[in-house]
Parts: sequence; C-alpha cells; structure tokens
Amino acid sequence: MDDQVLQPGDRDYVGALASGLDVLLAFDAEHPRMTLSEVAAKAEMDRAKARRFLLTLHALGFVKRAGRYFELTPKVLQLGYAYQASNQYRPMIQQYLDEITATLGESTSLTVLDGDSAVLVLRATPPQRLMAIQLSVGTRLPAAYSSMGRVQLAQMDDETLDAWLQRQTLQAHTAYSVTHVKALRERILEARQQGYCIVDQELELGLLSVAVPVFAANGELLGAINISTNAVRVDMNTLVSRYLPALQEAAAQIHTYAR
Amino acid sequence: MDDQVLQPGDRDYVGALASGLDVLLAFDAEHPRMTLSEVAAKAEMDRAKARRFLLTLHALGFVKRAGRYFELTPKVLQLGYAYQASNQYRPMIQQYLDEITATLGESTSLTVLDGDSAVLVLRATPPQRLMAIQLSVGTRLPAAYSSMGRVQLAQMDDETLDAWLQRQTLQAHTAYSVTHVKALRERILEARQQGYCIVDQELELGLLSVAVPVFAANGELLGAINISTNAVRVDMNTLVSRYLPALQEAAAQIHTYAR
DNA sequence: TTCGCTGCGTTCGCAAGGCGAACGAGGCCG
DNA sequence: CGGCCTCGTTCGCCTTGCGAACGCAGCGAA
Repeated sequence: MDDQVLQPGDRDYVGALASGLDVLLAFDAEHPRMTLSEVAAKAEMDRAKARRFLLTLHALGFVKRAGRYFELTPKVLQLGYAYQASNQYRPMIQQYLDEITATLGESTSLTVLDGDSAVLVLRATPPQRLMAIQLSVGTRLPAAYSSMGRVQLAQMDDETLDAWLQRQTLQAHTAYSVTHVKALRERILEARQQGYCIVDQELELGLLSVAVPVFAANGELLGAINISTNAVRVDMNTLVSRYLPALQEAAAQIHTYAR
Repeated sequence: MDDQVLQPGDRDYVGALASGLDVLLAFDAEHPRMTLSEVAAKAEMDRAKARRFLLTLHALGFVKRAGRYFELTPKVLQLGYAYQASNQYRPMIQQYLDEITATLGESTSLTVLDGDSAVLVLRATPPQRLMAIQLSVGTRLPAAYSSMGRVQLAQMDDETLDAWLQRQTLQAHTAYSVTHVKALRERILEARQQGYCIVDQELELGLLSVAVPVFAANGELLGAINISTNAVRVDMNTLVSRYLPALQEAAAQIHTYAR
C-alpha cells in the first residue's frame, strides 16, 4: 500500500457513494425540506439520480418524506457521532470550556483544522445572550479568517504553510479582512511567535475572537480553543489581560493531563 | 408518488450508498482507528469491498489514513450539521436547557424519537462533575428504557403505540428494568396521563431521569427534554418537587414561543 | 371545454462500474 | 529455509446505477 494521496475518478472510486453523500449534504439551514427536483438542482444531478439516492436514504432511515417533501431524520447525527466519541480527550476539554464560559460568560469552542476550514468540534455557550450567533458542532469556518484557523496554521512548518497559502484565494468578509496572502502570512507568523491569535472582526462585523493551540502530553496538536465575543462589549485590553490567560491556563492543563 | 414506506432490495435501491454508510458507521468509540481488514470485518463485507469504500471516503475527505490505519476526519460532522441547523427552535430550546442546568447543576438534554431509539439532539452539562457519563449529540438510547423515549411514546395514539410495542423484544439493562411489554405499556400510559415520565435506574444503575414532552405553538411534537441525575445524590421527592417543575416551566415557555 | 405548456415523479434498456475469487507480498514460526 | 498465515491489491464478469424518454397533473390562453 503506497501512501498515494487521493483517487479522483479512479478504478476503485465508488461514484454512487459520493453522489449519495452529496444528496445528504444538499440539505442545509436554508433548505431543510426539499422536493425531489429541488434536491436534484441543489446537488447538481438530474431528477432520476436524486430520486434513487433519496429513496435509498429513505430506506436506510436517514431521510423521511412528508408528501412531496424530503427532510433529514435525526439518524444522520449518528454519522458524526463516531468521530465525536473517538476523541478520548473530548470530555476533559469540554470541562475546561464550560469552566471558562461559566467564569467569563462568553462562548468558547474547540475547533480542528480540516483543509481550508476550522471545524467546530466542541462548544460551550453562556445561558443568557439570546442574540448570540448560534454555531453548532460541525460548522466550518474559513481557516484564514478565524483565530482558531490561524493559530493552527501557525503550527505547520514553513513549507506546508506556504503550500497552503499558495492555494488560497482570499475573499474579504468585512472591511477589516486581510486581503493579501502576504499580510495573512504575517499574521500567522505573528500567531506562531506569540503562541496565540486574535482576529478582530475580519470574519464578521462585531465578532472578536482569541484562540490558542492545544496539545496532548505527547505533543500532538489536538486543535485550537477559543473565546468569541463582541467587539462592542469587550475591549482589546480585557481580551489580552483577562480572556487570553484563561485560555492559556486551560491549554496548559490539557497539555499536562491529556495522555 | 404513493407514500409507500420503504424499498429493501428494490430496483432504485443504491446498494453502494448503503455499504458506504455502513463503512462510516463501522467506526465507533471502541474502534476509532481500524485497518482495512478490521473495517471489512466490522462492516461485514469482504476486504475488496471495504477497500473501495474506504478509498472513496478518503478521496472525499471523510476518512484519513495513517499508515495502515484509517480514521474519521472532522468532515463527517458536516453530515449531521444540516440536521442540527434545520431545527429552527434549537437555539431557544438550548437556552432553556442551559438555564435549568445552571440553576440545578444537573445535565439536561433534548431528544427526539427515531424508530426504537431516543436520539440526543441537544444537551447542557454542569461545569463540575467530572465523572458524569458524557453522552454526545447523536447518541441513541433505547426508547423503552429512557424517560425521554417513554414520554414521547406516550404521545402516540393507541394503535401506533401498540404496533410499536408489538415489535419490541425487551432486553433488561439492570435489575430495575421492566421486562414485560405489558408492564412497559402501563408505564407509558401512566406517562401519558401524568404528562411526564420518570425512569429510575432501568437503563443504568444509579441513573435517574425525568422527562416531559415539548410542543411547538402549532401543537407539533418537537421531542422531549429531560434532566438526568444520580439516584444516590437526589431522592424522588426532590426530583418531583424541584426538578420536574423546572422542566414543565421550560416546556410551557417553548410551547408559547416556538412559532 | 380543449389545447398546449410547464414542471413534476417515474420507467427501463444500455453500458458503466462495482463485485469477489484469485493473486502476490510480507511476517511469523518450526 | 520452507510452509503457512494474513494482509492489501488486481481484473474479468455481470450486476446495477445511469439518464433519455415517458406520462401525468395543474394552469392559463384560446
């Protein structure tokens, strides 16, 4: 077995599986219920194809039909469950996130890097704050514009990082967004040197976020933990003098006890 | 389009998709990393077949290979994400769960019924309590032996309920477990009449749980919310006089505002 | 009322592509 | 060193997924 990276349209590539997953992924927050034709359009396949996969997913219990409409069943959560359960440090890290959230009254989360995205894996939210943007587990944030993404990119070696940067075409999200790869690279190197990363409204107006990397005792990078808050409510000084140390303390604890 | 329930080995049934999902589901807490042969054994297919699906999932980014071992990537979380995002009442319900957990210091959760299981959809856990059983989103609990399951079964009409009970072969989990379908039926009818359900260590020794159903303003059953605690720490009186009212209050609020 | 039209879900013959028996490469033991 | 596992991989056969074509409402114009 050679460690050959991928297979695009190879002999062993099972197209039907890819298409089926595309159908599952066609459902999102804006399209929770769709007709066969809508699914076909969203997943970019003809109706006959979409129908086969919808019927199969229906038979397997992953989608249900209400008249002409199809929607997901909670069974799809099972697909992500194995991943969550496979991280042995998950409960410990959750405890630290809960503690920070309880103390500071701010949202915290653990994300891991997957390609160009930082994927939200764990989170803790304060009881109040009804207006907070509700991100759920599985949400993908652009690595380039999130503190968790940048602080994990900072852990790559120069070669890997530069290769990654090469592939990026930066898309500004707000007026604060860094737009040149060169500037982004500087921010990442800064994060590497400092050991933490702050991103100030580059992803969304008003969103201020600080992140640090977390390591297991054996040095393995487990991901990044962060605190997200509102730029109007919290100033940069509080963020650095109060919030950052809480994150660093948690990361240190995890590093010590995650073995 | 007739509302025909399922398709087992039908013309339109895409076996490849089913097999691919089986491979994904082969990974669990006890088997987070597996070789090709292990996956094949776990998913009950020959090695060649398992290999095709693993390579395809690898190409799609859902699994990664570390030498001879395969493991899931965080991308699988995306599959469950759409379901989570599709529930518009999720953030509101989460708030109420967080509140109850903050007030009582106990774990709370929202589950929905899916076949024979109550699937955990949302949860809130108190910051302390390191020993608590960590259930994660997507976990499936037997509907027959969980308070959330029973209180949702109680919402079925008699005919549907009896058909459901017919299909059950009860498997006792502890010495407290109800073992006869007839007795289970009585518990469920009791839950229907009372509007809540308490299950005392029938699923796991020491696990005491109370649940109530939650409805949207239009009367639609959204699921069940529950409080799980330890039978040693909390007595039945506290459960009924303190915990239950908190759940009922939250359910009433949700019923009023979920529109 | 009838007609054509549009958008829907479903059918079915063809060939693309998944199946698994058979293979060969390593590791282990006598 | 040779026999014997167990593993990952190959490749010809035939299953099985593909999509053009179909039929059926619903609707507006004639």
